[in-house]
Amino acid sequence: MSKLKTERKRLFEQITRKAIQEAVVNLVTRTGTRKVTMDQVAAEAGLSKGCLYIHFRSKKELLESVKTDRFKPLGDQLQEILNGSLTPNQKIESIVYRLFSYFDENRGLFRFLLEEREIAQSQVIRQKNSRYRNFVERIANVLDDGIASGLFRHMDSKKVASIFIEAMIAMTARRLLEEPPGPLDEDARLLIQVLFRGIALMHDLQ
Amino acid sequence: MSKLKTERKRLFEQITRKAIQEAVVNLVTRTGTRKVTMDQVAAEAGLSKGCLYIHFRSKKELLESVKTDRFKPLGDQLQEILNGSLTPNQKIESIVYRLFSYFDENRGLFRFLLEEREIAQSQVIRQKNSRYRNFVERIANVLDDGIASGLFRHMDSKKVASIFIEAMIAMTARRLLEEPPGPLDEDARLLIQVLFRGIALMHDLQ
Amino acid sequence: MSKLKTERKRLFEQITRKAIQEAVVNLVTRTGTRKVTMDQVAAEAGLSKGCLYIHFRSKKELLESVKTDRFKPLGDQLQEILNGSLTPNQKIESIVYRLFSYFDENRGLFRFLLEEREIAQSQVIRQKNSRYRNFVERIANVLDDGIASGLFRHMDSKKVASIFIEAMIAMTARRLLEEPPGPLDEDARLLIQVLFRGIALMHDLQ
Amino acid sequence: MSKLKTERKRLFEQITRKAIQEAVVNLVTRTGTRKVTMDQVAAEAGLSKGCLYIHFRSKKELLESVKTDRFKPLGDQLQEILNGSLTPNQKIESIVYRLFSYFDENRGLFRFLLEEREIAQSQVIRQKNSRYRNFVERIANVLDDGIASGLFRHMDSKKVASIFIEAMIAMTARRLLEEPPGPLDEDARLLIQVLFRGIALMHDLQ
DNA sequence: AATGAATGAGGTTTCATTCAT
DNA sequence: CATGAATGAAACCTCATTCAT
Repeated sequence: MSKLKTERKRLFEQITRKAIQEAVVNLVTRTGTRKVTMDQVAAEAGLSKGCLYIHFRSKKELLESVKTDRFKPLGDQLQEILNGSLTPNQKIESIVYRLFSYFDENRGLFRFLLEEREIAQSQVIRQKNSRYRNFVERIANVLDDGIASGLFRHMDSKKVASIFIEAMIAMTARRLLEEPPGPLDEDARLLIQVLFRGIALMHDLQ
Repeated sequence: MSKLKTERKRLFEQITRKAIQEAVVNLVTRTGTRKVTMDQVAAEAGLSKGCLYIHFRSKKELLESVKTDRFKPLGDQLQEILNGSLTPNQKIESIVYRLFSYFDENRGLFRFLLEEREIAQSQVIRQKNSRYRNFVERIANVLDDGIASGLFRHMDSKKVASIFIEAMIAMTARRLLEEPPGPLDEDARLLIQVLFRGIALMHDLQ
Repeated sequence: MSKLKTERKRLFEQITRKAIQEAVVNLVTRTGTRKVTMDQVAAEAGLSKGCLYIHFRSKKELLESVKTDRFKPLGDQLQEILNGSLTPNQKIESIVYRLFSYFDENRGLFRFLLEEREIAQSQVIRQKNSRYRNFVERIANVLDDGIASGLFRHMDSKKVASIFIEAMIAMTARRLLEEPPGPLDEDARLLIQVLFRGIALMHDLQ
Repeated sequence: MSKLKTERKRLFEQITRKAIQEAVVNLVTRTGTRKVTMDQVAAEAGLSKGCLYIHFRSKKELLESVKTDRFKPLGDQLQEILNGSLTPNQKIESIVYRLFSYFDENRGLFRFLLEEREIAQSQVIRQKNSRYRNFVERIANVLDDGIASGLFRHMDSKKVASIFIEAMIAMTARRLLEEPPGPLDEDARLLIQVLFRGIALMHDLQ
């Protein structure tokens, strides 16, 4: 009995949390990260300002929670791919498809990704920004595997990982400017081709 | 006489403007675009707050002017390359070298580049952000030239231009995390290789 | 039957009230009157916030009730002394002992006493603060008795009553800074000596 | 020239600071420490809220500055007495006179004194409250001198110092309840008599 | 042209109190 | 009777901008 009640309450709590996070995502989608104020979040969520502070200790924590919670599914999916038994180039391919389709379905989250990335550059808070750095690291590992197994050329894997990730983001950004986004398949294939084979027709360039 | 006086005044004006812009760049370098206040700019420039508003109509205009003025040299250099008579792949190469060396010498400006880029994504202000879009356009033209002359494969040139630009930025970001930045030559060559030839060793992948 | 039920209910009510008041006292002891919030009271009492408002109309009423209820035993004891048949100086002595030992056993309440006293000074709420004023009045009466019976010198009894009371409080404050408080006897005797005989050795001072 | 200008500016600064502090004192006098909000201070001072923060970093600093600045004259005068060449009992007497006349002229500050005192009791912030503790210490020294020179009885000088100080405050509080305060001379003499000779007529009490 | 105190709108956060369950 | 999420008034503080000197 008591357990049931507690369970229901927890559910309610989760619903409101989600609603608030949803409001944040909507606002960011419409107006960018910069202009998100607690007033606006409250209005968007149809709640009072004070209520936000019941569910989140501060604005910072709220924004952080949005990123953490909303990127988790994507993170998990990518992790699954990375942990899987595909070949390195299959892994790279899968990641591109996965990422594109995720942001097709979660357009609002893309802004946060850019945010993440910018902060990633800061000398000071570099430490904390583990999500982005972590991802770079993991991609680099895949590249290293590929190099070891003779699939990829020798190269500084971390730098190429960065290139790869930013290339994906660039493509996603372009996709989201189109309404609706163009065929996922085409864009994914384009990116993969460029990444694996480059843009040059003849390969005696250098 | 009067002309001379006017001339001198204009010179003074220019000096103060530069000093203020310099202050902004220093601050952004240290703390990021987000946290720059007019108070801080005034303090950094050794001027009063009111004085800033004599030389710039608003904070927004000031920041805009910093971007416009400080990126102009780079823009001009890139333009020169683009207008020149090099082959498309030589142009791409030159641009990479030029960009890397520019930010090696103007570290503080990199933050602004990231800023630019983020705004670029915004649906609302897309119109105004001509600088970034313009650059994409011009790179796309080069790629089209390359495709026409049989150097590059057929592809959506705008999308690849985006990929290229973001790849450069990614590399620059990594370079600036190192202190001092690694050898320019090496990084440039890496990026160019990846761009032109891809990362795969065997090209029968797809 | 119905009576019994009502009786039991009243008992429950009393228990909860006490628990809430207890929580307030604990909090005030730890952090001072200023920072007590209804949230904290609820948490400390192991109850919900809403529940507090079933038992007390408002925060103000709650705090007031704590003072009223918790100081009542002391008030009664002092009253008993005052109404008793001791000589005026014995009464004064007894009061000192009583007060010291009360706060030794109820350290948490001392903060409230200070609170009371401060409010006592306020021109606006002077009316309401009958507890403190009442006490001054009663002590003054004892002094007047002492004067009438030739035990004490002629003096403005109300002013001296104030002096006496504040001197007791000062001593209590000092006692509570020590952990554990020094010997009650010693401190009480010191205060009484100063009060009755003054600090001077020779009495031809003035 | 420039010096003159700077001088004038500093003067202006001082005037505004004083005005703000004055506003605080007025508010505290009228409504107590509790209800002082920055809004009210601004209104009372006839300034905007933002302006307060030009002159004081925070509310806490403002209140602290009021205490520090406004009690300094009194502190200096008492210090002068304490450092002087009077006998211990003359020092005690002078202090009483000085304190009474100070608060007769600065009624508004008395509330702050009570504030100080309350905080003084807190176990946690005891360290910081140097003003009150310091005063106790200095009075204790005078008492020790008096004991050494055979003027005063042997006693715990710190405890008696506390008693003495609180007795003075009690008397001041009573004085300020009267409008206008009764004759200073009379009250001072009363306190001194009680302190030096006690209230008892016959001294064979204990 | 330069100053910097002053402004005021707007931001984040707190907390006593209410009310549907 | 008990709960605790929700409310909303108000508190503290920031900062782009103005203006008298």
